[in-house]
Amino acid sequence: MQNNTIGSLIWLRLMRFTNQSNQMSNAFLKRFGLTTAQFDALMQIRAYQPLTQMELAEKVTVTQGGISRMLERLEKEGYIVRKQDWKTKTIRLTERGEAVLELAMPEQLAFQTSFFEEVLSKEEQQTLYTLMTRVHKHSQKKELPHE
Amino acid sequence: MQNNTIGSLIWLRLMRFTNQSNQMSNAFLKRFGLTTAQFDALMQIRAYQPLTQMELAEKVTVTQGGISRMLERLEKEGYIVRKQDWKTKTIRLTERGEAVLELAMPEQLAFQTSFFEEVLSKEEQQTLYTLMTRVHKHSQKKELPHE
DNA sequence: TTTTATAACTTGACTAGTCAACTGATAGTT
DNA sequence: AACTATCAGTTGACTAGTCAAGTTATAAAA
Repeated sequence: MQNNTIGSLIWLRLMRFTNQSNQMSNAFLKRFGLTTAQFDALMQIRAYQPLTQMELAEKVTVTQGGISRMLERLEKEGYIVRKQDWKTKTIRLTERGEAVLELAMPEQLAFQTSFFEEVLSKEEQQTLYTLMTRVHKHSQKKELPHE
Repeated sequence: MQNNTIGSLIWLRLMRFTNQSNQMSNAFLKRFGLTTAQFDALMQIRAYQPLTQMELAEKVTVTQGGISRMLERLEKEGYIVRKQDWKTKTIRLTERGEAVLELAMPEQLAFQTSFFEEVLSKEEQQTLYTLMTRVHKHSQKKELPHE
């Protein structure tokens, strides 16, 4: 019984790294009163607003129930508003949401970036990005075709 | 306010990919009655047994409290035993734990491997592994020196 | 040999998510 | 108009983790 194909080694590294850096990022964002997941969601909203809950759920890979709860919290904090609009609810950042991003974004991006910049050359980062993009895109195709 | 350094793009890909493939893996492992985290823990125990809870917690990147709860579940399922041994508890797989791994391991490893093997050449996988290893090792150094 | 310290583990209170059943809004049919 | 279908979102019950205060086992000092 052998336990280390190259693929499984990559898998482990990825899981360990994301798990750990996610925790570090949560600690880092604490001073803005945000979690990594919330920061991520706010960024997506900023980029794609107005959008529906379904669309956001898809982008940040959580379930419909999960996004409902997450947005409830963000709304309570005053970072976003949801408004019933035809059959769906459309989500937008509030002033307050934009303000917190304005503050947190440069710092958080620098933080994220530092994980890679400090050890990889520009070309290596590009390579890593390309490889991961292929892997990620492929994994999405693996999902049971959802109809 | 720009939002896409190469580092932050890599970060996003990693988060999305691990999040999604983790969920797929949970679905995959369901027929063995295991979660991805449990499989991971059992593999580490298999490789390093006997070991203490502290050591295992470190390996699978969860807190001490988390490992305590996790092992409680695994023990209840009969996959492991903990026995007070001097000041620490040492963990070992039971027959049943070995049996479930014997069954799940080849399948799960093949599953993990498939994410990479199906889109990357051997050399590309090697490159990805090398880059991620450097990134991961670096991130561990970033942690506040824990004393 | 009681007291004090400390390392390893547990536990109560909490958080953020999952799943699947349910509710509300709109549209199409009779 | 009333009935049915369907899609978007919510919610109850649950899970797996976090954090920090509390236990327990051993060692060291008084």
